[in-house]
Amino acid sequence: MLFTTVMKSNKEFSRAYNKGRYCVSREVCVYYIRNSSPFNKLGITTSKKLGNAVQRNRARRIIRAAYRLSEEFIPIGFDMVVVARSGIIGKKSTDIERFFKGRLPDEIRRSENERAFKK
RNA sequence: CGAGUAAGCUAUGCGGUAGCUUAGCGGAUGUACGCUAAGAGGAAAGUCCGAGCAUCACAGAGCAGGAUAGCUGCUAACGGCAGCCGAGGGUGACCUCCGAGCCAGUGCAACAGAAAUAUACCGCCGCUUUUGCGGUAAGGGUGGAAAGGCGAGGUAAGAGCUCACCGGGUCGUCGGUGACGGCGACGCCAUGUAAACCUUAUCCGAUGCAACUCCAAUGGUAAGCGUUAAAAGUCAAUGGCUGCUCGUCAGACUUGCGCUUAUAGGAGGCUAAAGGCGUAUGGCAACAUACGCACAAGAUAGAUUACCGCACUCGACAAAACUCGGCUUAUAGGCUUAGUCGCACA
RNA sequence: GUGGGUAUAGCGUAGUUGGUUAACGCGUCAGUUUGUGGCACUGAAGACCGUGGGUUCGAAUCCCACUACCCACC
Repeated sequence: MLFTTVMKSNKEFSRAYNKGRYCVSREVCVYYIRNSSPFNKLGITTSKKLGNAVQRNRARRIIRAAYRLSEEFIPIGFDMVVVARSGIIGKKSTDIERFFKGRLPDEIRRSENERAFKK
C-alpha cells in the first residue's frame, strides 16, 4: 500500500480507542487519530462475535481490499483502527469501498475543520 | 420398478482487471521494482488417544497413581484397524456391543413383600381336635430378582424324586494357534451390581516447537513509576481560564537520569514425510514386499484474495501454525461399484 | 499448545456417597390484615436437573460423546 504501514502494538490500538474519534457504518466502525507523520497506520480488528475463522478472515480481507482501492481518498497522517461489525457478513468489498471513499474522508475533514475553526 | 445395506470418489467451473506470501532469475548490493513458478481440508475443526522430534531426569526393582480389557493378527505405536468367537437386532444384504473376574474379600439392593440369600403369609396334605404339630415351593400375591423352564410319570399333598426337550454347571474327549465349538457322562445348594470399592493381566519417567539450538547485546531493549519553586527540547494537533487571538496552566511526544520488573530482538527448528498414486507378488483382510511414476504452502498481527463477466444442477461444513497415524463431531448436493428384500413380466 | 471447572423453578444457591414426590431464599399469584398501599401472616403455582446415548430393577448423581460459558499456565 502506498502511504500505509501496519499497526501492531497494543499501545497504538489503545490510543486510537481512547483518544480518537470514530465514524460508524453498518459494516464497520473506524477509529482515527492524528499521528504527526507523513503516512497512515492501519489496524484491523475482527472479533469472535462475527463467526468462525472463515468469516473473520473474509471480513479482514474485504476491509483490506477496500482500503487499498480507496487509499487516495483518505487523508494522510492518521492512525486508523477498523473494527468489523456483524453487518459485514455477506457484504462485498465495494460496499465498504463506498464508505471509505465517501463518508469517512468527509467526517475526518469536517472534524479537522471544526478543530481549526475552534482554534 | 420400489425400498434398503455396504464400500469408495468428489466438494461449482471458466475468463478478465487489480493485488498478497514464498522461491528462482534479472536488477540492485539497505531496499524499491520487473518476469516466471507454486500457494488450505476431508474434516485443516474438536484436542479424545498414539508416535516422531527436542530438552531435563534416570543403577536396578517395587509401591502408589493413571490407562486398557473376548481371541488371533496388522502397525513405529495406539484406547486404532482387520478377521474370527460369543451375545443382541434385522425377512435379508448387514449392523451393534467399555465383551476379563461377584467360586478372593468388602459394600449396596429403596418401596413392596411372610421372607432378599434367607424364609412358610395365604393355600395344599396328614395327624390332633378347634388350637397346635409335621410335611410341602404345585398355586396365590409383592418385586427387577423368590429353590432353572415346560410337559409327563410319581405322591397323602408335593418336590430333578424320575424321564423327554430346552437352559446352565463340572469332568472327560475330539476339533481349532486361540477366544470357543461339537459329542458323551454326572447332575441342578442358589440373585443382581465391578460405567461400586476391588482382584487379575498388560502398558506408562516429566515437559512440550512459546520444546530446544545458535547469533548479537548485556553501559542494550521493552513496560511501569519517579525526576516539578519545571532536567532539556518540540507542539500546526487535546483540555481549562474566554466564543476567538495572545498569554498561561495542565497535557502529549522526543531525549537524558534514577528505581523496579521482564528478557525481549534476529536466525535456525520449518517441512521430502513410518507421505501419495499405479502395477505385480504374498495374505480372507488389515497390511507387507518389490518396481515405476508424479508431487515441493511454510506465514509470524499471520499470505493463498478482491471486483467484474459467462455457464449450470445456483455451490454445504469449514482456514494450515512442528510433523505424522487414528478417533470423534459438522456437512448442500452429485457420482461409481457390489450384495439384499419386495412386486411385476419373460 | 496444555490443564481445570460450571450448567438445577423467573433470579441466586443446596442436593453429586444411585432409592420413592428434587430442598432453601428472593421474586410471582391468591387470600387475611388496613380507610388505601407497604410491612407482616397464611397458602399455591412454577423444574423431564444443558443436549443425546449407555450401565443399572432404578440416574440430577455413574460412564461416553457433544453444546455453551468461565478460569489458569507457558
